[in-house]
Amino acid sequence: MTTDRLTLGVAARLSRYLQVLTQAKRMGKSSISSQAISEYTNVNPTQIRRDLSGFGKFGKRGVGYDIDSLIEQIRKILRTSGQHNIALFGAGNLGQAIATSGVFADHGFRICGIFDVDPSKVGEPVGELTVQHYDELSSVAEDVGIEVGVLAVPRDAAQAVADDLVASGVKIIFNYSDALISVPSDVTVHTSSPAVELLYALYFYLS
Amino acid sequence: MTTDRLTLGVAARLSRYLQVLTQAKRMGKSSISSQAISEYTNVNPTQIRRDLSGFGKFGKRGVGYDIDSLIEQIRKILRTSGQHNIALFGAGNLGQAIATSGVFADHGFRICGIFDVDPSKVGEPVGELTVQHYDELSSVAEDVGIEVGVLAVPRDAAQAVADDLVASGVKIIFNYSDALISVPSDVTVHTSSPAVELLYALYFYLS
DNA sequence: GAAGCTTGTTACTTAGTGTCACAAACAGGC
DNA sequence: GCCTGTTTGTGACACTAAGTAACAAGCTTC
Repeated sequence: MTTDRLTLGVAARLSRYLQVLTQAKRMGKSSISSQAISEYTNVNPTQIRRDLSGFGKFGKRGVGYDIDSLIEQIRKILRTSGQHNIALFGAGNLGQAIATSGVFADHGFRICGIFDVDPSKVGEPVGELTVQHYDELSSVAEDVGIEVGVLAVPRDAAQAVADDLVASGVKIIFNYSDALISVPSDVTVHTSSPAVELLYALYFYLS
Repeated sequence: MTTDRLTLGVAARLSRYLQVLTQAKRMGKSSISSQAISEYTNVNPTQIRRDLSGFGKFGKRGVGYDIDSLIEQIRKILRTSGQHNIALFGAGNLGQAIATSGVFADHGFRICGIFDVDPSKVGEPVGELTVQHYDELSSVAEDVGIEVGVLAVPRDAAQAVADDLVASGVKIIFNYSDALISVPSDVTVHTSSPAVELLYALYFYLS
């Protein structure tokens, strides 16, 4: 309950709750019960309450959990409160979709730069940002500090960008391409793979 | 080993292996060891071998696993071989990125239609497809059969599309919006939430 | 003040995971 | 042809996490 690391399972479930809570907040709800969270996450209500009660008494009996305060509490537990700078690579369709969607902003991530090598894209506005040339990465990295690099580039360019990010001290890379990226062991690569997630869902719900 | 359902954990890991195998194949590799898979998935090599050996002897001792045949075997285990029709909703940046990326095609998913309500988008080509008006959904659903609906629409439109998909008999919905979607209990909604996945990664690798 | 929820918490059972260990099989070098 | 090194396949076992049931405490509403 102090500096102990959460287990993988607990952290995964807390993240899941966070997702539902954020969505529920967006839909205008202010309070939610463990039963309701259970319906959206497929996690046992008792399990949810136990996960949460291990860190404090966040709920009100007979009412449920206040969404705003629970979001804040979970983010404290996950030690991810505050703002985190992320850099986005690739200003194609995917990059633009990410930059303008707000999915990251809702969770405390600030896109501090969007980079591309295509001269026709550099200088163009995307959301509230302007596309910068990839060569400016190192100076931006020094100025503001980048915690996460998001790769929305073609497969063939992904490893090179990852290498540069590693050289700049970035420890977390979120890979939207289908490249298999090699990094030192102290760097984490998370690859988005919606098709595989679909296969997983298919197995359970069509068999 | 016959009709028993896999446990959640096993199915999740198999999907994860599939992801890495597909990536490795793309990178030109033809064979891979459990040790190598372990490095990309953070799953114990012994665990990987046990997961696989439960269904047959797929590897060659001293060599590793043949990537092509292992991909096929895992897809058989997950019972997701063959083609699956998916319908894509929303022809904005995200929809176009999905339609042109090939991430779904690589895993046996065929995009059988891309729909939008914006008259300026209907009729426009996106990848190998042409954007159809949303009103044509029901006829397409009857003609070809849709197994999965992918929502790349704004939050406010997501629930309505989901309702129509449910009415058309679709059982799996992949939601890229941040809407909280309600469906009957026999329908599965999988919501993409990259920001939450990032928070999860942040917890483990920056704390 | 009473009825009905919902949380917080305990105890117990069940199932999955990590780990060590080792034999069997394959490739490559000599 | 044989030896060396590598990698799979598999057993045993401890450990941890997750599912389940049950119930008291506390809040809201009528």
